[in-house]
Order: sequence, then structure tokens, then C-alpha cells
Amino acid sequence: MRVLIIEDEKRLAETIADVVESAGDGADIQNNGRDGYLDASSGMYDAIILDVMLPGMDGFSVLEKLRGEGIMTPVLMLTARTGLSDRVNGLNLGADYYLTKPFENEELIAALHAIMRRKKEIITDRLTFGDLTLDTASCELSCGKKSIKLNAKEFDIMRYLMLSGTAILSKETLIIKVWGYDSDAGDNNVEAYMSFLRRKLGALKSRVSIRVVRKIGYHLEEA
Amino acid sequence: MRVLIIEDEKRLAETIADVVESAGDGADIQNNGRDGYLDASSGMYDAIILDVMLPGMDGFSVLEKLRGEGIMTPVLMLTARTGLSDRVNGLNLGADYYLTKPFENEELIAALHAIMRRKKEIITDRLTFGDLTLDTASCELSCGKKSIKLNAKEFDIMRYLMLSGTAILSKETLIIKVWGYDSDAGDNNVEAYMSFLRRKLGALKSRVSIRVVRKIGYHLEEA
DNA sequence: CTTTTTTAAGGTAAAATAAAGCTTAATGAA
DNA sequence: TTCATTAAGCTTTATTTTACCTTAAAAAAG
Repeated sequence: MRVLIIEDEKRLAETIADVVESAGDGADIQNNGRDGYLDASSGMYDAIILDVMLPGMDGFSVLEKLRGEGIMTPVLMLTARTGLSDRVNGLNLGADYYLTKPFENEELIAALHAIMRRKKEIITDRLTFGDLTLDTASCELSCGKKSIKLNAKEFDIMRYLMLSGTAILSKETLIIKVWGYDSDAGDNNVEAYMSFLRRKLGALKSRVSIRVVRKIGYHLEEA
Repeated sequence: MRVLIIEDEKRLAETIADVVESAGDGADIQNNGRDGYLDASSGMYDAIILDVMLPGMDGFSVLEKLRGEGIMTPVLMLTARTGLSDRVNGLNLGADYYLTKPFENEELIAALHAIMRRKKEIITDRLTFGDLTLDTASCELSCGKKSIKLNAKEFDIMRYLMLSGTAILSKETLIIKVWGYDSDAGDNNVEAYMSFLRRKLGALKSRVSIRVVRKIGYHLEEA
């Protein structure tokens, strides 16, 4: 995991970098808002530690610009000020965590890991929806203690359903994503697999079910 | 969004519930660790506010058991203690945010929204008019806590009504936009769907209603 | 051979449409 | 003004249509 530190106090920035690296992650430093923003907007980082008071462009502006561009990298904000409005402001602008200086290194790392955990979950091997968990490494879908193995197609479809959450996925989209752009699979292929998946959801006694919206598509729904 | 509050101080729990509800989300309360854990393990909540000191089973144990079962609902932890090890401990067990009592209501809401945001991110496309919200990803129309599913035609019509706002939309326009240019749908088709939609608006107890202007068309109006 | 995927066909239930009677609003003559 | 008259819109019910579900069996892959 790679972390960008945007902090103008050079000694503090170095200390943070050391702490992050000793926890096993990579760290880069930028000492002002403008350069920090430019680096962050590459989207290559797994998390950003962002100070509020910065020369050039303050932390809030950096955060606002990033979110405005759709850069959703997790952000941990730091501030020397203790004012409530600062913290609320930062969180509402899209920060994921707020720490007030001075802070302990251990807490910084714990908070950093907490906000990166969510990102990791999405990218890597565990997807969840309601009481369901899909292990993308073993292709197993589980609910509580029960768990069941999915075959390749079932897995792909379930994965897209879980990624979409409550949003509706059309058959067309599913065909393109699962069977490929130039396949000759028809609607009935999707329908058949929905039936297979529903049977397995039933076997797991999950509260989640696959709901159809006629003429639109499918999505997951909790009872 | 639905939030579970696990807190044994009943007055505080009620206050938190009020704050959460006034921010537009639903809230349930459990006063002890064991019941809280049971409720949380359903996976039906979008976030959990969890006190550390609880009768029956302490907050850390609740969190640990949940994560052990793969329930990844975002957790906001509360503690009266100020010790560093507590905060680090909670975060490392899988909490998403840590607030120390006493806290301001605004900060609680901001932090709660920050941890729920990641989940919510997917649902973006929303249309609003008055107290109504139309989620174009899930085809759901909601008003406050209530929400109701629309079918394809109902959704299309509601969408055009909301896009037009207070401007009047003629039956002819609706037929062309919803049924298509060369359909043989008549005025009564539109009238029938307006009736269906009005029934659903009634069920939602919305202040918004569909107003007819004779010989001209329909538009939305707030009571 | 076993497992997975595709195809096919019949059944089902939801949605679209059509129809009928009813209500409300506008118009105009008494 | 008042009361028919007409037209526009409302609502409910019935019918038709179609999208979807399920299952079985064939085909393909492993």
C-alpha cells in the first residue's frame, strides 16, 4: 500500500513517513497543497494523509478538488486546531478520518489502516452485501456459518451484483461483462443463472434475494 | 440508511437516535452487548454505533465476533475512556471510527456519514422534488423513511415529471417520450398511469402531488 | 465420466392495454 | 344564478401480452 503525506512541517512529515514505512507501507511526501493535489490526483495512492494548514492551497481545498474530480482515495486529515467546525467541515467534504495534533503514532497507523481496509476490501478478496460474503479467492459465497461454492459464471454474476449493490444491472450489461462483448449469449442465459443463484441463496438461508425489475434488470435486495 | 445504536445509557442512546433520525436516517437501539450483537449479525444495518462499556458483552467483543463472522458493517466506536490503547485496540479490531465522549452531535453525524459514504457511493443518480427523491439506479421513489418501488413505465413517467419540475407536461409529449414516437397509446394510458402514481404518492404520504391542468397536461406540485 | 454451460419449451405472474362507468370541471342556455 | 349539457379526466376491472422463471435435456468443457 502506498500513502501520500501532504504536510508542510518537514520534521513531522518525515516522522509520519517513518511510522508508515515501519508499518510496512510505502510513503511519499509533498510539502505544499498544490504539489500535493497534483500527486494525489493521479489516483495512484491507497491513502492520503492531509494537513489542513498548508502553504499554497489549504487541505480543505485540496480535498474538495479531489472529490470534485471523482478521486475517492481515502483521506486522513490532520489539524492543529481543535475547533469542532474544522473536523465537521473536513468530514463533510469527504475526509474519512480526522486526527487532532498532537497524536500518537500508534493511533495514526491504526486510523490509517482502518480507512485503507475499506478500499482493500473492495479491490481484493472480500465482497459483502447484507449478510452475504463473497470470497473472491475461493469463489465461495457464505452467509453466517453456511457457505456454498459457486462455479465460474455464477461467481462472475454474483460479483457484479454485489458490486452494484442496490443499483439495477441490466441483462445487456451482464451479458457484456460476463459473457463478453461479442458473445451470442441471450437473455435466457442470464435468466437461467439467476435461477441457479436464487437456489443457492435459498440454500444459504440468506436474507438477501435477487430481485427483478421487469424491463430494467436485476439487483440484490435485503428482506 | 439504517443505523444500529448499541449503548446502555438509555438517555444517551435516545439522544443519539434523535440526532441520527433528524439527519434523515433510521435508528434502532439495543441496550446491551448480547442483543446488540444479535441484531448486528443480521447484516441488515448500514452502520453501527457501538459503545465500549456495555453490560453482558463489551464493545470490543461484539466487534470482534462480528468481524470474525464476516459482517463488515461500518462501526463507529464510542468510549468514555481516553486511553490511547483503547482507541488503537478498537481500530485494529476493525472499527472504522473512534469518538471519545463527550462529543458534539454534529461531529457524530459527520463521522457516521463518513463511514457510511463508502457504501453509499455507488448510489449517486438521484432526482428530487419537494420531499420526494427518485433513485434512478434502483427505480425507488422515497419520501422521508418510506420508499416504494416503481415499475418501468411508472418510473419513466415520474422521471419526466421530476425533470420538468413545475412546468407542464402534455399527454402527447409523455406518450412520445415514454411509449415512443410511433406507439398507438392513447390519452387513457397516461391517465391510468397517473392514477397508479398518485396512489403511490399517497402511500408515501408525500406533500407532493400530481396536478392536472385541463387540456394542457400534468405537473408536480407541493402542498 | 463428471461438471459446467447452453439451449429449449412450457408455465406463470406482472405489466400494458383496453374498456367501462364514474367524477369533476367548463360551458351555455333557461 | 342555476341547472343541464358536454367534455375531460379519474379509477377500477377485465383482458391481453410479454418478460421472466423453471426445469429438463443436450452440448461442451474439464
